[in-house]
Amino acid sequence: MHRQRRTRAEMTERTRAKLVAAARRAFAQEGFAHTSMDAFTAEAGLTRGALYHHFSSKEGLLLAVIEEIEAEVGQRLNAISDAAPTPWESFRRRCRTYLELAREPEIRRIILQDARAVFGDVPEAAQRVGIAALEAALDRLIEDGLVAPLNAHVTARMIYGAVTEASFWIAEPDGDHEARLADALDSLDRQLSGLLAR
Amino acid sequence: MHRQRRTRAEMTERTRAKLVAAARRAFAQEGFAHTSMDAFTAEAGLTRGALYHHFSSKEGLLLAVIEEIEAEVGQRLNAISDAAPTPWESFRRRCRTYLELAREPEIRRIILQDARAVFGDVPEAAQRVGIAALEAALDRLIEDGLVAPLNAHVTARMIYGAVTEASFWIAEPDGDHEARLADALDSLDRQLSGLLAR
DNA sequence: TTATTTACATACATTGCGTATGTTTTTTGG
DNA sequence: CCAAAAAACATACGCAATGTATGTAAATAA
Repeated sequence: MHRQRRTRAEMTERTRAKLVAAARRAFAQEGFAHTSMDAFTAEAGLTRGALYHHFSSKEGLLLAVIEEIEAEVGQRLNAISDAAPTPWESFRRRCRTYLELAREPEIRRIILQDARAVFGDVPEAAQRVGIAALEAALDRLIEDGLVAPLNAHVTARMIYGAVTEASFWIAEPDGDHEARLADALDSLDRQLSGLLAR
Repeated sequence: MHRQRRTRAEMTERTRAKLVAAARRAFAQEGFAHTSMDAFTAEAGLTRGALYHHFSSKEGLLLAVIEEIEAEVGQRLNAISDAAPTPWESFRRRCRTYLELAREPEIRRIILQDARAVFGDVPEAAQRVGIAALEAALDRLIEDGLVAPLNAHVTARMIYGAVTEASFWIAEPDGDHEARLADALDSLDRQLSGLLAR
């Protein structure tokens, strides 16, 4: 009895995961608005019936995809910033890494472009882990006196916004991506330096 | 003959303007994706036939709306920065004014949210007058030695991104908008100060 | 072993975009 | 001054896509 329930729950979870994975690929390639739910459910060997059984709507599915990606991004950011020697370096590397992450087409398209389009503001459920961690890092720097007091939340979001915008410029198809990344990192350093207590 | 032609051209321009105005209101209120072209053309006393005669598609119409708004924003920004006493103050006030402009729901929804959603990157046609002017101002500051050399374009875009993101936070329905604006302006000043040559 | 719930598939209704086709009014050309 | 052409719309149609309602088979519970 227990074995069967587990088997069934496993299968259910598998189909859910398949749907999210298929949606993730489709959203990244076609964009949320131009993705047909029939198309990618068929690609996953299912139908829209399965989709609407697991998710409330197309937007609900997008939210699930966002949460999955955000979780991965959070892990990668934490790994980088944990390895930094000082709090300031940790903070700085986190910002720089976010800029590099935002170069990945999947993240740009789904997180930076479509997520905002659909949900307007940062979707609460995803908690925007990148911003939250950045804010925490800033708060620590303020406590340590390295950064003069300011509103860490809005500062974190502004850095996030700056990095996002830069990533769109870096990824423009006709540009020299590496040179642009270097210029953006340079400018980012300058802006961050303004936060340091003098 | 000439009088008649002018009359006809005038009428044509009037209907075009009516369509853009109706679309602008609808996009600002409902958002681009949820706006029905039937709905707001009827509201303007016309049909979709008129719309497709003047514009290539729903996206083409959005582009026209964007251009109209951008032109207005450009005027307002220039008026502010032209009145500043020094080049640095001109630059600074332009950034601050953009932050205040971005608080207007119409600009946030159409320019910052839907435009990016539909066109991905900054639409070329609109030229993103705000960024271009900011870049020019930065270039002048670099020439004058007030700002150490850096890539003015990406810096302008990062400031734009930071301000955009801050505006979404400021406008969140449950917050104290004035206090948040003050915090954002404070943080903006700190970040900009990092650009100053030391 | 039967009843009920779960996990889907199938069928359907609706909406909304884009296009093709009129129709009326100007404009142009002889 | 009059026919021909073109512009400025409206009307009608096809098609795609979302969401919902219904059906069905398998698993769980009683």
